[in-house]
Amino acid sequence: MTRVERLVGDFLRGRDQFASAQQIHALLREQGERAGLSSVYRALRALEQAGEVDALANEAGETLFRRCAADQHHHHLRCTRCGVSVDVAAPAVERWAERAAREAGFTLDHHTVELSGRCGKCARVP
Amino acid sequence: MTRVERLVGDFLRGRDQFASAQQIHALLREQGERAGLSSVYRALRALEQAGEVDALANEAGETLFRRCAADQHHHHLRCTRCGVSVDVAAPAVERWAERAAREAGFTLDHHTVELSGRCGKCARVP
DNA sequence: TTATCTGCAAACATTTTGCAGCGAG
DNA sequence: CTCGCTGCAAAATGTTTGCAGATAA
Repeated sequence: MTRVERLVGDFLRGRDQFASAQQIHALLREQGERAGLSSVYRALRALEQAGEVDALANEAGETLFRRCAADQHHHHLRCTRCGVSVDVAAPAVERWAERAAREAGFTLDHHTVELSGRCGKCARVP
Repeated sequence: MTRVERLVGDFLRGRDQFASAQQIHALLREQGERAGLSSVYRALRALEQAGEVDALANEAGETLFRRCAADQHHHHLRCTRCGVSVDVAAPAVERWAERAAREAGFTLDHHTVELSGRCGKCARVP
């Protein structure tokens, strides 16, 4: 494990929000760490492959990263205002996905379920 | 409705696969139509806003477009090999999403559910 | 020393925008 | 004539890659 990987890993360990590679890079710099943007990208790719962080795609097409507590498969519910996110398990949805695919004659490889809205704190803020 | 919007709309009407803006542009050119890439992008954005086409994001971060038959809300099951896609309605999933959000103290704005795998025809091809 | 990691700059891919010319009304 | 549509080229954005120097084993 390389220095920047450790840096990025530690940084994400103290967060419950998704962040883009560029955000992570900027925040690391702000707190005085030295790390190049490319190394941050490289680290994130490595951590993702190692299953250490979860990645998901923004509406804008950026990739967002977050360290996830759970080992097992799960989905995310993300606040569009403050970025906080919680993990949601959904065995029922997994089963539904399998069945829907089979009924259409497909074999299922992959599925994404992402929920977004306002968390309790951000509910009434414009 | 502009010329290129009509062009793109008609093109998508004769398809059941998602296609990227660049693909659509290339295919229109191939069949002798004259249309600039930027106009295709502009047309797709307009058609999406008008609810005429559905957009979804690729793993690679491109945006894919497709004309959808159904007016109501639905999700997609897409073959990763041939690109064919079918619409799946899932009232149960909608209800689950609402409930999961409420239980976490969120109000749900938006959700995505995308399934991908192999269709019957592509099942056994490498 | 030798192999790996790092960071810069340049390359890339996709999408958006500025602007001059064209065409429909 | 006027206004909006069009398409080119340039810009913007997010990400990846090549490479020389730094770093660690």
